[in-house]
Amino acid sequence: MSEDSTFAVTVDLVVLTVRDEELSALLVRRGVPPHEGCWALPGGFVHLDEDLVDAAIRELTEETGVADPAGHLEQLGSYGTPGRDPRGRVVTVAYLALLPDLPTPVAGSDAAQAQWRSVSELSDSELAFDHDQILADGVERARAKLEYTPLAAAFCPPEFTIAQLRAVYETVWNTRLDPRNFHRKVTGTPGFLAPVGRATEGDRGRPAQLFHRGPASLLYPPMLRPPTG
Amino acid sequence: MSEDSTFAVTVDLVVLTVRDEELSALLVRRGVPPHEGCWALPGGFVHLDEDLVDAAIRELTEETGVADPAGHLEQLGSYGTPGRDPRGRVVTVAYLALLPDLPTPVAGSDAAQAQWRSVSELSDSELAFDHDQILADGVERARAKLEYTPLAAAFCPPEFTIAQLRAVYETVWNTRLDPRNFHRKVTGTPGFLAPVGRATEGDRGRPAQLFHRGPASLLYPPMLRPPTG
DNA sequence: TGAATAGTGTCTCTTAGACACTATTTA
DNA sequence: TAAATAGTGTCTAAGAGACACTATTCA
Repeated sequence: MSEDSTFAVTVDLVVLTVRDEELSALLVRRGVPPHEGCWALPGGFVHLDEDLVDAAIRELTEETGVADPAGHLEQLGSYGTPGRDPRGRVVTVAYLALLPDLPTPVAGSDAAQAQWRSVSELSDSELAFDHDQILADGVERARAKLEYTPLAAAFCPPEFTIAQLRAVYETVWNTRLDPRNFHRKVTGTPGFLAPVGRATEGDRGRPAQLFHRGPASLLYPPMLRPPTG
Repeated sequence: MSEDSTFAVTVDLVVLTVRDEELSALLVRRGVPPHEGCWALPGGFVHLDEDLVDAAIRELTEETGVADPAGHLEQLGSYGTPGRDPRGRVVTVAYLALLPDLPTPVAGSDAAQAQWRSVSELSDSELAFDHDQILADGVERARAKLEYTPLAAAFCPPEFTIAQLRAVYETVWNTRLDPRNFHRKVTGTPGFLAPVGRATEGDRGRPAQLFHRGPASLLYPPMLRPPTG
């Protein structure tokens, strides 16, 4: 082996969900130094015989108590600037998870506390290490991916209505979309949605058809965000 | 430090250019085991006090002899499956570089040989380690990014014509684009191109206006690839 | 019945794509 | 002059956005 191998490798997770009209991230309060008492992204050291994505799944399960429901997990990027961790040279591989709003979300084992926090209400430099930057990158990735993939459905339960899907777009993009044009658009994009054949019951108003995720992995044509400004 | 820190961290580079109507990648022939004699992506170990992107820039300079001309460099992703390197647990952070076709490209120091290879003519499993996968991911990233960023210009010299830019799109996407519609499209997208004010000389046909990269970092509306199939 | 939400129809404006045409150079 | 390449104009079809209207439920 090379003499350069004095690195530690961790995974950190940007876990996003939509709840109460807010895009929210799962944060944990650190119980040990460094940054003891600070909020941070969930994560931990990669085991020596463990694949990176498996480490991310393990941490996700440990922190949320769920074994990957109908969500989405992808690699976000790596952060390894010298000095980002006072304990030594630590390279972290960040993962982005998109989950439906969970009934009983946070059931951590390691973390002293874990909590959903609204992304828009987090101030800069509130998180430990460089986790502000990682979170911001994850949020931007999620926003961009809603445009050209069907990943908005990853924020929804397995069966969802078009209004629920629209609420995801509106929350993540912090914008308003015309319900009627949105309906035409998503039902007209091949592979985006697969009809369940049933409708909601018991709500106010006309019942809505239920859908699950369609087979498409890319949207064509994409759902472009309204230009900002 | 944690007892998990028996990792080595490397950077590997997917260096792409457009030359002779082909999307080409810079490959080096390995001079030492493992995979001695095989073609591989340029790369090497990250120094202990060195930022990841600086390691990538250093390797790029060492292998190409150029200190980042007018190109583009971004992180592609990390690959760390146990067993991907027989020497031990090695996590590599891959970077994607897009460069103009260089006059005197390959002037490696480490590598026994270095060479531009057409991406389409590379067979599967021709590269060492998991570099086939990394290269494929880099090519797909480049193809996708031409749609919604002005990065096609990174494949061009500092001053270029619209026909050169179109040739980049056609080569990377392996498709044909209507020259007249392409011209209208790129000149009509704000921030994509900045006119130099001069024209080419000495070619056949009417001289073409020269442009350099505009200030935009995102194209709106995007340049969508024609749907395949 | 009215309020509320789901879903369709229609119009307009913008853009993509096809392609005729003009402009400016070299041979 | 012809050949070649650059660049514009125009038509058509498709999609986005605005918004009137119909449909189906609960209170």
